[in-house]
Amino acid sequence: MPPTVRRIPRPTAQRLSLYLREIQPLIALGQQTLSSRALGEKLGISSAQVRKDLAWVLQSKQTNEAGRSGVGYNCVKMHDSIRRVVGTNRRWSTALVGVGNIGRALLGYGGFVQDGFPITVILDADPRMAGKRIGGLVVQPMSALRKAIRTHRVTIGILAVPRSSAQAVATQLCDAGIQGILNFAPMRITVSKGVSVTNIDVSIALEQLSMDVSISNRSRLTGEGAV
Amino acid sequence: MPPTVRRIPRPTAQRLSLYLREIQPLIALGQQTLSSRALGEKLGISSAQVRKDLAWVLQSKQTNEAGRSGVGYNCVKMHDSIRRVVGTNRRWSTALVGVGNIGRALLGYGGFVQDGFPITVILDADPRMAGKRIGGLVVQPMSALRKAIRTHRVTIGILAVPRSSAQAVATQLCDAGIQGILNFAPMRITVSKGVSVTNIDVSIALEQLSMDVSISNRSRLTGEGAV
DNA sequence: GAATGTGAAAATATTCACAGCG
DNA sequence: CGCTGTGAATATTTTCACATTC
Repeated sequence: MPPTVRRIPRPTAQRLSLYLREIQPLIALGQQTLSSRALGEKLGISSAQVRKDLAWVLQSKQTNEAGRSGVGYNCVKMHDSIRRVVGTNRRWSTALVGVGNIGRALLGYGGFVQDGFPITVILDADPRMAGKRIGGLVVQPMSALRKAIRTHRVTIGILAVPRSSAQAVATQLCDAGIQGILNFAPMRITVSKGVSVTNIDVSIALEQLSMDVSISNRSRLTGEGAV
Repeated sequence: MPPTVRRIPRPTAQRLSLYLREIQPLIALGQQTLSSRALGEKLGISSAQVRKDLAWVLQSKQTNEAGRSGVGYNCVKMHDSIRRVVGTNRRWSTALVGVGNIGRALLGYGGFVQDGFPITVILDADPRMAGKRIGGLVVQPMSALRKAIRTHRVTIGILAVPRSSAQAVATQLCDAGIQGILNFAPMRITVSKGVSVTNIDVSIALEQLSMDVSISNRSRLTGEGAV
């Protein structure tokens, strides 16, 4: 066994999604190639960084020579390779739990299906919601959770319930064999071993923003040139 | 001038918000002190890391000795100190642009006011929405943007509009003198120099999650013990 | 000339480990 | 003792710089 197979660095993984966002419209426009410099400039990232990142996704398939010296990267090949690593080359069935405002906003945004994350099951704790049809799907009662997840081969749960029930639902999802949870509840949830969690927390995002603004204000005062 | 005043590291800044989340309920429970170890364990972070992070927020005010050897940190003092750095000790007036599903979800969640980010202005491009009262505030037309932001001393704009109008609205916000934008549109927006942007993009979050799940699956196969 | 791919160097971030306090 | 605060040691990430390819 070679020393260790070095996993993809977290910062790289985060940038890969950004790269996809930039490449997609270029492909739609018919652009053939894109240089690391050009891609980096759009995102405020150095060209060397972009090349290092891409090395992670291109090295896997050695025949895939998306990058050519003096030319740049083939947009389509690069896009495909990144998608393979990100996982959006295949479909991840998702189950939406909670059809409040957040849930409805997610259903209203059709982009997920296109991005590889179709919502195939909708559940809600409110008995009055059960049976209602929203966006082509019938809302299931919570009692149907386990079976629905199994039969639809759902791998990702989208947790859009109030804070008070978030942990209980998360546990149910884990017990039903989910592999990942996208958590909109403004709290840390505890999950079974092997289950991944990504949080979307508006308050935390606002706090991050307020720190950035404070720093930006401070350096404006002291005259330091912030990027 | 001392070498350079070293800004707070990005990873530290991100963790500070998490610390606040953990400390808050403990204070409500009346807990007096908390050790770096205990705090770290809740979040899967080493105690040394927690102490280093807290050094950043406690050093500023030298009289504030929240941490005591053999005892731990005083919850209330620690909480206050972190809030001062994060910026939630003061109020950041925000303007919500777009009262679609996302906008309504944000209005429905009252937590922001408590967290220091009260929504004081609501705007929408749809003329039929203008004048309507939602959550105690009257929806303003876009033509009122500049004036409303100035008179209400709004520092942060919350962009909850469709992708197609996101850039235009972002530009308007910048022109009106906003300092930060929380962007819900699934695209990169370009802003004036000095304006900070934080993105909340569900597709990107899902992609991140799918990578985590893929990696988790892979190491389950190879038997590597992932955290 | 233009751009990739990549070792080596520099910068950042995390962990170790321990002196010193309460 | 238990726990903080912090230098020193590691580990990770980013940038540099350049040989190499088209």
